[in-house]
Amino acid sequence: MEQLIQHLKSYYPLSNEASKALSNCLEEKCFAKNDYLIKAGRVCRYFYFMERGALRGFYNLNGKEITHWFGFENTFITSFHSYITEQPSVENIQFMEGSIMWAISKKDLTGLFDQYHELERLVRIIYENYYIRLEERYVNAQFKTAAELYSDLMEKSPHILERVPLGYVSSYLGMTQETLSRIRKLH
Amino acid sequence: MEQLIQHLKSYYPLSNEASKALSNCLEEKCFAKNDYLIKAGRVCRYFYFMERGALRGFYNLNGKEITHWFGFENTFITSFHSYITEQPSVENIQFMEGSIMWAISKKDLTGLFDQYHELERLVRIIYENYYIRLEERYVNAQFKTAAELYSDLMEKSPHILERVPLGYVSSYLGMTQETLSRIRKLH
DNA sequence: ATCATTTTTTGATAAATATCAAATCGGAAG
DNA sequence: CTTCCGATTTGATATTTATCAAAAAATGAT
Repeated sequence: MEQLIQHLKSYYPLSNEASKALSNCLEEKCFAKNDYLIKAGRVCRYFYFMERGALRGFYNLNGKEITHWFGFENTFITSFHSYITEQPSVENIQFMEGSIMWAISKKDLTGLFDQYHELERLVRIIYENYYIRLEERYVNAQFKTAAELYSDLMEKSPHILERVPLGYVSSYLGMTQETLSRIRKLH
Repeated sequence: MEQLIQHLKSYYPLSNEASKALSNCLEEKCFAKNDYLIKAGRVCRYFYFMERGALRGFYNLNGKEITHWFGFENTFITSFHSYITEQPSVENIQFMEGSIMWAISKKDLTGLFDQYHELERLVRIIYENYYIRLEERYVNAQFKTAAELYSDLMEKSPHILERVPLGYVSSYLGMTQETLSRIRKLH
């Protein structure tokens, strides 16, 4: 929990009062490798912080699993589309390692927004940061070659290559496993 | 201006007081076709609402212009990365039609957040919506074929095809102009 | 309407990546 | 240590898309 609070403060200072109120709404949850945080078809009503572990988001397309993002420690996790729209999730979120998560319900979090303007500001700022990251990933994904995507990943997120099976990484980069394997051989 | 206020209210109800305070910070700006809203290398310190018109965001990659998004009426516009980080913009934003914009400075907008919690909430909700859209675009762009991307665009955003030169559309879809032309011929 | 310019299409070929099949590697369980 | 199973690599080929060049069509200015 302390880790989460510290992480939040890296975005925006937080009063003791607000962080205490937040703490009261947080629930710790532990998961084993291969457990699901969210399954497609179900509505996700929680916002999570990952204290430790690794997971992937994936969905099914023509019978294939498409892994489109990863989550690691010190990141916020949810099936965002489902969380916001309260529609069934199209994606699955599955743990790739045993993990420790902190959960808050949407109801509690929006309740806290009413009470503590600063918490809503914090989330607004977090959204800004996550939006920028997604935008950057988007531009990279669409306009770079397979080899460039791989070397960018090596440079910017080597932890992904160390902790994630190649089959998931290749999907994340939008190429087949064979292509990734061949690119990797050429350094 | 009324159009903007109505648009905001489609996201979250707005008190008269807050909307009046907001109105006082807004400035109307008109632009001609081919004008630039933002040029790469300059910091973007404004958040815009497009009342009428059309524009594109693009950047240079190996001497080529990559158009990666479009903006039309009733959307919010800024060079988001630059606006948030206050670093020079990597993208250019250029009008494709004569346009009417409403501008608010970052300074004024964050000042309004301090005074009116509800305005910060509104923006938080707008961010959520824009995040979801970007996520959807991302997943589509990465995992669909050129033909699928085109037919999706036909179905979901036909106005783009009607108002934007093919060269920009092809870039937006992540393919060459020739490929788009060939796909189009097959309906 | 006519000319000049830009946009779009068409054709031939090359490059990148996917697909399918099989071989190899590496770690876990007995 | 051996066996098994899933992960990764390798090979051969097919498909998709890019590239380069030129023709055709559309657009705007006179």
